[in-house]
Amino acid sequence: MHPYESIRTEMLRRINDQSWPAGFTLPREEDLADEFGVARGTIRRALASLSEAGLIERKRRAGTRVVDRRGHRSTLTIPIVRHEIEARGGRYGYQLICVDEAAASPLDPALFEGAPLRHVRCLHLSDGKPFQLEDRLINLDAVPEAADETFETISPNEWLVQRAPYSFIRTALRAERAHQIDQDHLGLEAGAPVFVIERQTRFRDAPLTAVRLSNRADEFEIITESGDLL
Amino acid sequence: MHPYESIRTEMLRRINDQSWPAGFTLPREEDLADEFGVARGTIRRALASLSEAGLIERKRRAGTRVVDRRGHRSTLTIPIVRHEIEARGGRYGYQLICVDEAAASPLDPALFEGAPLRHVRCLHLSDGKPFQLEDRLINLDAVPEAADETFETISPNEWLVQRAPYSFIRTALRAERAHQIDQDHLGLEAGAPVFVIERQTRFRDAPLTAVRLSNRADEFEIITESGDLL
DNA sequence: ACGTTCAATATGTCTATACATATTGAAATT
DNA sequence: AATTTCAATATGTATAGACATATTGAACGT
Repeated sequence: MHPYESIRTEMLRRINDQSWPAGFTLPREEDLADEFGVARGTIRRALASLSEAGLIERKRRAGTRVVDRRGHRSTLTIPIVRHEIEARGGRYGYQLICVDEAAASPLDPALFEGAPLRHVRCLHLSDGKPFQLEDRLINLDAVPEAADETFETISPNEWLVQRAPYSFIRTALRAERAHQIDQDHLGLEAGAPVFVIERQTRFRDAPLTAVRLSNRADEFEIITESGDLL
Repeated sequence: MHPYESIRTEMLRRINDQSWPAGFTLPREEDLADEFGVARGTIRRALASLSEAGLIERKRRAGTRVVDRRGHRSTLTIPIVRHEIEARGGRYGYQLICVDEAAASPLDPALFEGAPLRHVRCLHLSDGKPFQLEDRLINLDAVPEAADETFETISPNEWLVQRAPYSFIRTALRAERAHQIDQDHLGLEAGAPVFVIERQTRFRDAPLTAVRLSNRADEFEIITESGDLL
């Protein structure tokens, strides 16, 4: 075990047993370095780790404070559907439903502030059965090549990941009653639950694309594990 | 802009324009340090940032490789309900439903390998209206104080967060059709969708608690934003 | 009272050097 | 052919010193 790990463990102990209660401001890095008998860099290594884990907050000049724990943090990865399906041992299938210029989509075109848009709707299948419905708007100002792409053999999802770097993502997770389009394409009866992922990506403040991914609730879940420190 | 940031930006550019394609092994830190004319520490700072963002993977001796991007990563925080409700400007209310020894819960008691359990069911209200139903199993071997707690005024959620440090969490997110208990306590009709968060926490390999949190789908969503680099 | 200025301060970054150690890939052995 | 051994190697950690800079809180001026 490295010095910074033992130090982090001791700091964790102090946080957990309230020696350092929520809101408490820790000693300066240099003082901690003295106390633990290491260089400042080593203290910083330990603090950085706690900071990433969300247990402390650091601000210049203001110092380091123990966070009032308001929830559980974890990192989640929303996979590209094809990989998700193949990882489960299924055979991936893709089916384009429609491409149009206007916005007959469940998404809000206002996000794009009047930019020219392309709307694509398609279906991802696992072993021939509908798995995920994708409804997407693409900003043609930001990704002009999308105007010439038919999306007949490649999904806009994968097409975009390969092509357009993003700098900002906003993801919303919801449970919804199946819309009419969900019922039609995922083969659900009226009122069935769907797991919806809605995502907007931007690149340098220009909105790139917005997407609504709806999944059969009985076949989809998101799992995240976090077993970090200690 | 700091040197390590400019360097990270340049590295990002190379990844995005495929100069460093997926799977590519980057030059050694020392060579990069030479190329960019900085100390190795500065290169490490830039690489650490890209690594956290999930764009590269680093392994000792093996080197640093560009990740084949299989999805979007983001950090999500699942808040304690009370904070969630208060943040929306609602008045928080708590209501205990039942506490029993056995496991008449929707969770799987097998997770606890025969340890003595306590089952608690309670309701979190926003402005007097049902918001979230909590169904929880607690391992009395790991948290013996739970045997004496009535949970009449404090929710097991908050009680545990204050008391028991955890070292491992597994969270699952699902859309479900409302169970009977969801209908009864959240005031939903049969078949309505609910957003379910299921979580298990452990401390040093001992299972601490498992919980099922169900939310009215029309009032609940999880949002995560990540606008890191660039 | 109210806004402005400014020095003190704790964290952030960078350098340069040394040593530690997990992994790998090849050589040696069974 | 299968297994073990082992040295080379790239990343990981630690140190010590210097400078950068956002923020704070107090002193100042209006």
